[in-house]
Amino acid sequence: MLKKQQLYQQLKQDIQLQHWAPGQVLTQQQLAQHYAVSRIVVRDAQHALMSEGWLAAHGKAGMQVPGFSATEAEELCMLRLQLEPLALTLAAANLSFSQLGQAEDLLAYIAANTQLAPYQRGELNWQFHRILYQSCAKPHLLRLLDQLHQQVSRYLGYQEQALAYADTSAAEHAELLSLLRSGNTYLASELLTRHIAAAGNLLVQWLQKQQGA
Amino acid sequence: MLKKQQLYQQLKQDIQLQHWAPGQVLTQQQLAQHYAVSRIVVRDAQHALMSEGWLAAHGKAGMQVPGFSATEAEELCMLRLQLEPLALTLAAANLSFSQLGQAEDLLAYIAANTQLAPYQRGELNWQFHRILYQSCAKPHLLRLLDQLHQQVSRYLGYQEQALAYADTSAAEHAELLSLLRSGNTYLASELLTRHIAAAGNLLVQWLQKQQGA
DNA sequence: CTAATTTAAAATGTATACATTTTTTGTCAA
DNA sequence: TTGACAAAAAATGTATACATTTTAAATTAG
Repeated sequence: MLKKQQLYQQLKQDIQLQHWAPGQVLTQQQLAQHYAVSRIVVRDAQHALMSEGWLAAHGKAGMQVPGFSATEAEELCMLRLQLEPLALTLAAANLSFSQLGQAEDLLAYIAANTQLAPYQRGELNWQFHRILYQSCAKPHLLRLLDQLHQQVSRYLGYQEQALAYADTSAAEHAELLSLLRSGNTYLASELLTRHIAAAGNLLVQWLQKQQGA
Repeated sequence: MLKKQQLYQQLKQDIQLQHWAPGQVLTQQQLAQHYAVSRIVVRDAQHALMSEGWLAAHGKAGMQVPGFSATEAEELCMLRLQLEPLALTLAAANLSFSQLGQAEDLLAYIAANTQLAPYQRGELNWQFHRILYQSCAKPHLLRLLDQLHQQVSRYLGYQEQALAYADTSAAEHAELLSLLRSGNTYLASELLTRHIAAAGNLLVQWLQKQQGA
């Protein structure tokens, strides 16, 4: 595999697991030495990660590991609310049974493996959502949603307490599938809205507590 | 100035002016030779332009200049309609007179210089919109809007006939400012929606004619 | 001691050289 | 002629070396 891709994955994971702490400034040389690759590779990975929000520009030298803020989380949630129900509504008409089946398989897999790592669970959850949006046939919309997910997933690796939310999430996911199966697009979209809002509120409130402390 | 930035600007403009034709595959070497810079610089510019839709991946080698489609234009318009009125509504409460003044200056400048190049006019138009959204204080939303504008502006360089639209656009812009000044956020947002939809329809219909021919 | 200017160190930008992958070309056998 | 396989050409990935910019430190004037 390409070293660029390897480093991209590794660095992203290391940021999510807070191996590199928020606020820390990472230079090309530092990372090149630490991961034993050339600076060129580091540069590419850094730029890719910056465009996805995993790193932030920091003056002229180095890139900074971004912190977490309730305000930002709230904004991300708002954007999800604005775009994901739209994608679902547009996709609903084109959803195939094959896709619904895929989604159902994912739910089963998540339910069966209760001891998944938080970031794995988050990734599978997104795959579930993603399948439902896929058929909207709007490449740019899907790209924006993927970007948003990247940003949000940075927060999700952070909150171990997401597990507390896992149960109700699973129930809502199942209900969502059921509504889509029966062709009830409007209710599905409404449920999705509540679903995203609930997850967002939980995250925002938790972050606000953290900030207070 | 950094060569990377120079090449980025130059290449983007050359694509917009169709110096490189849609469908054409541009390799690093080709561009490095043509612009007399090293491949490293080309690589950076290519990646940046790809993430903004000015170039598209093309297998393992080269990047392709994307074409134009009415379907894509329609999607971009839809996304603008979904996000820009939201940004305006959020920003309205925080809009300062200074910003309204800036916006008005822009309108005056555009009106005074009737023989601006299409891409310059397009850029100034976007600056006008951008000022109005700025105060929403949602960095991610603003980033998404900037991205969308990039995509749309690729189309605008293409249609010389945008000039036919310029007059009605100016009138709507003035009315928008007036509504914002009087604090009528809701009507302003509605007008903006019609404004974006009108511009989008014009573009889409023109593209459909082109595709038919 | 403070502030400003100079000087050294460090970081990034850029070019060149080499390695690897991908694409194309050309050959040969069926 | 066609198809597969091999070789060559071309393109990109990666590393190293050099240039430029930026940051930090150190020295000196006030």
